[in-house]
Amino acid sequence: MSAVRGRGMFVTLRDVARLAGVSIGTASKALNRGGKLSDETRERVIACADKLGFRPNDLAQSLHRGQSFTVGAISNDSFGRFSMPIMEGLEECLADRSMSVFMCNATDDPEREARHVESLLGKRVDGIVVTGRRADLRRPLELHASGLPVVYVYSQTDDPAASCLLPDDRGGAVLACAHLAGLGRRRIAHVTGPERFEAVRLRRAGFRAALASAGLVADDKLTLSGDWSEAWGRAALEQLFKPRRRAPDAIFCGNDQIARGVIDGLRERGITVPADVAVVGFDNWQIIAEACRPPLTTIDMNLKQLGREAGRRLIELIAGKKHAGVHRLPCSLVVRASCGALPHGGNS
Amino acid sequence: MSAVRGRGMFVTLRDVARLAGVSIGTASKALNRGGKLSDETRERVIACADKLGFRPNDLAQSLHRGQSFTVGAISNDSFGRFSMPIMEGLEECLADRSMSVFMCNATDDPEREARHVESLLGKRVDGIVVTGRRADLRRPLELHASGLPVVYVYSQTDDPAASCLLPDDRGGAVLACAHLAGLGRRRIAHVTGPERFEAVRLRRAGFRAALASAGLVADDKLTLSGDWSEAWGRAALEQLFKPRRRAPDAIFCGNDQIARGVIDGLRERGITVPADVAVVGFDNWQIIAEACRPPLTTIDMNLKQLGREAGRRLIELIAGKKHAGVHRLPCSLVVRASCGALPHGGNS
DNA sequence: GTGAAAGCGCTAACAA
DNA sequence: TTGTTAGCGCTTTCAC
Repeated sequence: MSAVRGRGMFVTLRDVARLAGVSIGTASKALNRGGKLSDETRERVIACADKLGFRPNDLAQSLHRGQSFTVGAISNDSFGRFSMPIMEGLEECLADRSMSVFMCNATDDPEREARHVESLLGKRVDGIVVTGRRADLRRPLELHASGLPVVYVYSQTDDPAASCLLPDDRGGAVLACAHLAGLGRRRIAHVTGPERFEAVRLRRAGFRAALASAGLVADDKLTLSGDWSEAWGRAALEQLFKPRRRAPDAIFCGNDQIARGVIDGLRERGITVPADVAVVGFDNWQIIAEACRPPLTTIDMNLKQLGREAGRRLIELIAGKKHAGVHRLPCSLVVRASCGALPHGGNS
Repeated sequence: MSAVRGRGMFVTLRDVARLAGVSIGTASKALNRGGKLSDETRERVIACADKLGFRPNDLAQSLHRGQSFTVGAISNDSFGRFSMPIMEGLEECLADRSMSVFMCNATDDPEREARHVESLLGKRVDGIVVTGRRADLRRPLELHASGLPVVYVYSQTDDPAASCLLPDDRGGAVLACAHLAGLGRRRIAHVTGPERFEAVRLRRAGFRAALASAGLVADDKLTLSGDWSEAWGRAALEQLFKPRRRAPDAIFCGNDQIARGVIDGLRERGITVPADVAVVGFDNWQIIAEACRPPLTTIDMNLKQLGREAGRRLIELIAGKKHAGVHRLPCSLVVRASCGALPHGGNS
């Protein structure tokens, strides 16, 4: 009765069996819809279980089965802007298989991450998903040769045997720039984040490729690296709109914050978006993209989808199917007003 | 050996005991630093455990103890801006007691929430934390009379027996407005969110109280309700700065997004912040507050602290100590540049 | 169709 | 000081 110990507060299978006047084994069979049993007994047991509010103890089940139907998810961005949609997708996918996820926040602290891994190992999770972008490749999880399946999503490790899932940054950039070129923009600039991010390099590669396919040249003076901030977006304009230089008619930004800075800066210079200059962002960070004036056309990395796919892959690994290597999932273009194309359909 | 089943992949206590040449009970004692045992045996067992990479099975431990050392955390804002810091604090507090937290995202869907509760109940969590602000009081969790301890944080229920933890919205508003009044502002406006939020009503009450203590009158024409957006912040200026009306010299905003809209709008009208008008926000949403020009002075709800306190309270409840009712924790003022006061110290 | 019993991995009470 | 054993709540095999 005491609240101190969970023990005794919960109805056990034994209680149900006793009330129904059957053996504990029979009660189990009845509730698991298995084995041979008279309908009458089965129903009686089920009725008793309902009456008592019986709920099987997952701990005991897991102990018996040697499988916990639980996976761990380790995030390194404090479940921020990027991890959260991934987690949502992951949870959704796993919930369908009635698995649950233990979320842990490591905030890029290796020691904290290690502690979480230990704890997950102790909980006998069936697998682990690691998320959280870093500029560089991360070291693989230290699993003490437990052979536990791991999927890295929005995160990449140098272990070639690992399974990594990433958005197709290059493809996303191509999408953005092809959109601009298709709208007739000929002089497209690229204002992006720090060089050390692989995403920056990939997006720039996409930018160049798209320009090339459109028969345009990527002027190196129009490709600027800075940090991921609005302030940088505004600052970059000074170099882009120098007095005696041909100004760009479109700017593809490395993320939405930069794009917002760019749009604000353009407005303050009396340059009209999208009439004079079209702007595309990257991330589809709703709170930012929709606050832009005009609302920002941008690239969505489909992170939720990425999370769902990570779940699917983890399930496969748990089931014994091996696969390794880096996989990239397509991004998509979300059209708002900053390029002048009319939004088709329901992007709010 | 197969990866399909966890069973067999992990080292058990039996394996350790066998290798060390002791009984399984002895091995347990050795590893739990308990009971009477020769140092020699203890060390030998520990050495063997290390060698084999033994890690006790928490499932088995929990089953035995009737306590899982795990709590559930249910968020209703998809672990967004508000839940995440709370979760961080909670996790931190519980990790100190080597408890872990099962995070679930219910996204304000009662059915989904119910499923999560069922699942947590099945996992025999020792308690549950519910988070996620709503405009109105939420119904209490349906726990089937399990007597499981629950703490509502940044969330409030109508059950008077429940333990609820909230930021002191009213006090936060007082802090903000006293700051403005202390800086010599005499005509302070309030641009805030939808009436239906209790937080809006409380913050307005604080606004009025602070003005009254400063000997100022809260002009009803200067108190405007809208939505939580930047657009509303800009729009509100039209009413605040009507041609033949005395303009405010300070604006206390209901959240940081509104404040950002206000600051942008003021700049576009040629009104200087903070020289002409001082602005204070609410939330200390860093990405927004720091992107303002000038950076936004705002109220921090100390959500991480709130989460930590929720953890503490949950622990108490689990230990059998009863407490109920609504508790509010103080907010604090984060000084940046939007009020003209010099930032003292390290708010980046 | 139903009951008895072993066992998942661990802890703790009791024997030796 | 160490070993033996019962049992946490459940599933499953094997008798009856």
